Amino acid sequence: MTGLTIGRLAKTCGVGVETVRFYERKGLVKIPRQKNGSFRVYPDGDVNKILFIKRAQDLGFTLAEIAQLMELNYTKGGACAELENHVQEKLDAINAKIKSLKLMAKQLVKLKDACHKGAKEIQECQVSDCFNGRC
Amino acid sequence: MTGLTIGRLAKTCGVGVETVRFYERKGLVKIPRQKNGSFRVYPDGDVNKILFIKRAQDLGFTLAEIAQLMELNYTKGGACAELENHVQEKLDAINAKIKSLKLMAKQLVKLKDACHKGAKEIQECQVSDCFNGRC
DNA sequence: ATTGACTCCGTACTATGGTACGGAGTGTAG
DNA sequence: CTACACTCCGTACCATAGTACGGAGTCAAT
Repeated sequence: MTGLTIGRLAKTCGVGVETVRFYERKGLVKIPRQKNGSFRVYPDGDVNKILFIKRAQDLGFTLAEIAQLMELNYTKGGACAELENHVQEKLDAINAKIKSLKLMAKQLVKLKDACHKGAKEIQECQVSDCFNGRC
Repeated sequence: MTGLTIGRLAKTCGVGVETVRFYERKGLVKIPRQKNGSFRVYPDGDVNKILFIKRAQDLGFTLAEIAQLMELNYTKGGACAELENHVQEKLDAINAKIKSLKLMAKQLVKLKDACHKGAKEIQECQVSDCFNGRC
């Protein structure tokens, strides 16, 4: 038994059936319509695709960006430079996110530490000042 | 002249006037209504608050979460443990994101490198397999 | 062969995070 | 003192990312 119905796929991935259909409409997943088949039958690998979408969303990518990321798969052969550009673009975005998150983490640690030194310091170090070097 | 009109505040922060009003409705910024004043007059510090909101959004926090983060400011004294819990929660979330992003970056670098070694390897390393160890 | 679960599709509705509109009031520079 | 920019407020609209609905068709087991 190779292949999944939309219900099984959705359940396996912890999303709703409607969500899968929504991703199809957005071009993130291809509709796996078989000749003469009236129901969708998904290859098992589509589980990974859906899970990837969910993870990438958690990381702050929009569905449009995720679609771009997933298209990097299909650039086999030939357009190597183009692929490299796209990948580098995504890498830059990812690294910028990492940098910002690290800064924020650092500042939150400072806020936490300040707590042990008394309320006064906390007032002098508000979370919203985290990015202004005042902390 | 201490204080900013809504227009000046918005312009300084690179957002729209309507956005500031929207944040007010969501409780992220307090309406600075002076007695007898018909216009809002914002303290200069609100610039930092708006900028903080924007940055935190970039990092994937929702406005509701940002409101929570900003309330950590007002937990001065006493509720030290509570503040620490909230902060630690955010730190855990941030660190998990950093980890995921690093993994993703690593896999994208592999994809880029694979390009130089021929199309066949690229097909064996799809971006959506990044989190399944197949890459 | 019929029941019941699943699927089909289009359409409508929701929440979030804004953006735009429009008529009225305000504030200030010339 | 008038013109013009800015502000007020409510309301409506937009995109994104789903979620829900409902009538019809399908599949699989009893």
